[in-house]
Parts: sequence; structure tokens; C-alpha cells
Amino acid sequence: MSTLHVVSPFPRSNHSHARCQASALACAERTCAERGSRLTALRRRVLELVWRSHEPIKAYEILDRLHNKPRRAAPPTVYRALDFLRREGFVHKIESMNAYMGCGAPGHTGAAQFLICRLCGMAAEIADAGVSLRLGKRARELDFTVDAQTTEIHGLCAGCRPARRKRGQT
Amino acid sequence: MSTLHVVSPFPRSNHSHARCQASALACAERTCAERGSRLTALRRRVLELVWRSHEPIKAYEILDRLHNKPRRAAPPTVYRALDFLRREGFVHKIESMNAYMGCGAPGHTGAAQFLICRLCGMAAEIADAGVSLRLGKRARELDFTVDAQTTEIHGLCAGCRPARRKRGQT
DNA sequence: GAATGCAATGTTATAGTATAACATCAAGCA
DNA sequence: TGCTTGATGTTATACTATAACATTGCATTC
Repeated sequence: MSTLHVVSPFPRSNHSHARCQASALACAERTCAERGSRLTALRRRVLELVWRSHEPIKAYEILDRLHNKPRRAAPPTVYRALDFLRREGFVHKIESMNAYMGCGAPGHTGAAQFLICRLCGMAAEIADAGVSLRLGKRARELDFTVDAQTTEIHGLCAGCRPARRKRGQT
Repeated sequence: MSTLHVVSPFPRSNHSHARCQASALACAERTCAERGSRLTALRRRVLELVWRSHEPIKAYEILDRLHNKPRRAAPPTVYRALDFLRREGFVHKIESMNAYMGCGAPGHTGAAQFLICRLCGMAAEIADAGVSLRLGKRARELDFTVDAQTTEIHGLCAGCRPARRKRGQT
């Protein structure tokens, strides 16, 4: 059985987010350079905002944060940048939230699964081959050809769950 | 290994949809009677529309079909009915489409998975315990408590896929 | 039956998410 | 230079969903 592959964990208290974000941006720069696709200033800025934290961000929040100019950007600006970043595999959409989060492993092939905490709002990304293989197998049994899998799990992360108690305690 | 449990299949050509729909409505009636919850005329009508086919339906399409009165119903009418039907387990939301489909097995406990054909638009529901158990296990490893799972697979159903060819053929 | 309480529905307004369509700009190149 | 093409700007609008308050209608109690 394959082991648990955590692509993007719930950050620990000692997590240096600045480094985390910088490394995601660097990875995107590198990948685009290799591919000849253009990580423009706008797209880079949007990716930066997506990686501002481990909490999926809404398109209109990106919009609000994009400029503090008198005239703020219009929605297509953000949606187009997000489309690009998703095509390149740098950003995932969390369908059940209409929100976007950075991909912790661009280049990784195979489906991802997301765990989303209903309290702190943070999300983790895992890539469990067993889950996607099994779904693929089920699909095959129904003669169904898979294009894309979406798996999103909502619940409580370790940090947000009240401390466990021994049995018998109140 | 558990066997494939198809909750709501892609309908076959000999599928009697009238019977399929009627049985879903009867099941809802029965279940509500047991629970003491109220399947009002409006809610029943919405459930009927959700079951009009195996294609997930949009809220505003329900709205359009609800009355042909001069004054059509307002959105909250439909969303409230859908909320009720989802609470009771008669209807699922397909998050990746913002659409709703009837549940083929109200009362079934455990997570469902959906296969959605990008051509004909029809969706099938399966309940693979292996998938949800495995996801549950992964979550546990991360100390994450699961409330709800969403799994949606997009692709091509058997009927919409061009006939298979032998290797070597064009 | 009248008064009460409560769930369901009606109604109006608005918030939130996303795209169409066309204009403009900027960089590479014939 | 002028052309092509991809990126971005701009305006308008479509689509999805909920807040807030009014009204209705049924059940219960008196």
C-alpha cells in the first residue's frame, strides 16, 4: 500500500510561511521558463496572493488586494490570471468553496485530494494514489473514461479540534 | 474488497424513467412520513423536477420550470426547497457544477461519489466504501476529523465515448 | 371558534461568482 | 514600419445564492 503523500500540509507553528511562499513562486518561475509560458507581473502577483497563506482565497478577495489604486482591477483580470495559473498547474480551485489555493506540487501527475478545516479555514493537499486508482477502477467498471477528479474533505484540523480526553473523562 | 455499489446508474436505453422518478418520489413520501417531516406540494414538485432526468439540474432551471404563472417564483423558493431536500438526504449538490441531482439511495449512510459525463451531462452516483474508508484513514493520519466528503469525477460515459478500436487501427 | 405559535412560503433587495465582447497595449518579427 | 499575437483593460451582464422581513396557513390550546 502506498504511503501517505502530503503535498501541502497544514502548517505547523514553526512554519516559515515567507519561505514557503517564496519557494512556490520560484518553482513557478522555473517551470514557466522551462515551458516558455509567461509568468507576467500580474500573474505572479496573483500567485503571490494565492500563496499569502494556506487558506484558500476567493477571486474577489484577490481583486480587492490586487491594487490600492483609485480604480481597482475588474473581475476578468483576476479570473484570467487564475485560469492561466490553473492551466499551468500552480493553482487549484476548491469547488465546494469557490476558492483557490496554491498547488504544493506542480508537475505532480495524478489527482489530488483536499482537507479543509471548517474552523481555521486552512486547507491541506494530499495525493493518495490509492484513492485515485480506486476511483479510476470503479469508473472503468462502469465503462466511464475519467478526465478529472475532484475530492474535497471538510472537517476539523488537528489544531482546531478540542484536545482529546481519555475515555470516562467529561 | 467491497464490490461496486452503484446507487444511481447511467440509465440504459430500456430505462423506464417514469418508474424511476415515481419510485424516488414514493421513497421520499414514505421517509418523510416516518420522520414526521413535511414533504409539501412545493418541495415535492421540486424533487420531481430534480428527478426529471439523470442530468443534474441548476437551481434557476428549477425556478423557470416551477410555474408558468405570469409571476414566476423567486430564488429563495427554490433554494429553500433544495435545502430541505438536501437535509433529508433526497438531493445532492454537485459542487463542481452548481447543480443538483436526486439521491438514488436516501438513507444510505456513507459518502457517495459522482461520475459526470461532459457530453450528455448525465451523472451516476456510486457509494464505494473503499474510497471513503481510505480517505478517512488518510485524514486520521493527519489528525483531521471528517465531516463531509465530496468526490466528483468528470469524463465520458460509455454511451458518449466513440466505439473502441483495436490497437493499430486509426 | 378565537387566540396563539410556528413552520412554510412570498417578496424585495442585494451579495457574491463568473464570463462575453470588444478595446487597447506591448513585444517579437517579417 | 507595420503586422501578428498574446496579455490586459474596460464595460456590461449573466449566473448563483442569501438576507431580511411580510404573509399565509395549519395545529394546538383555550
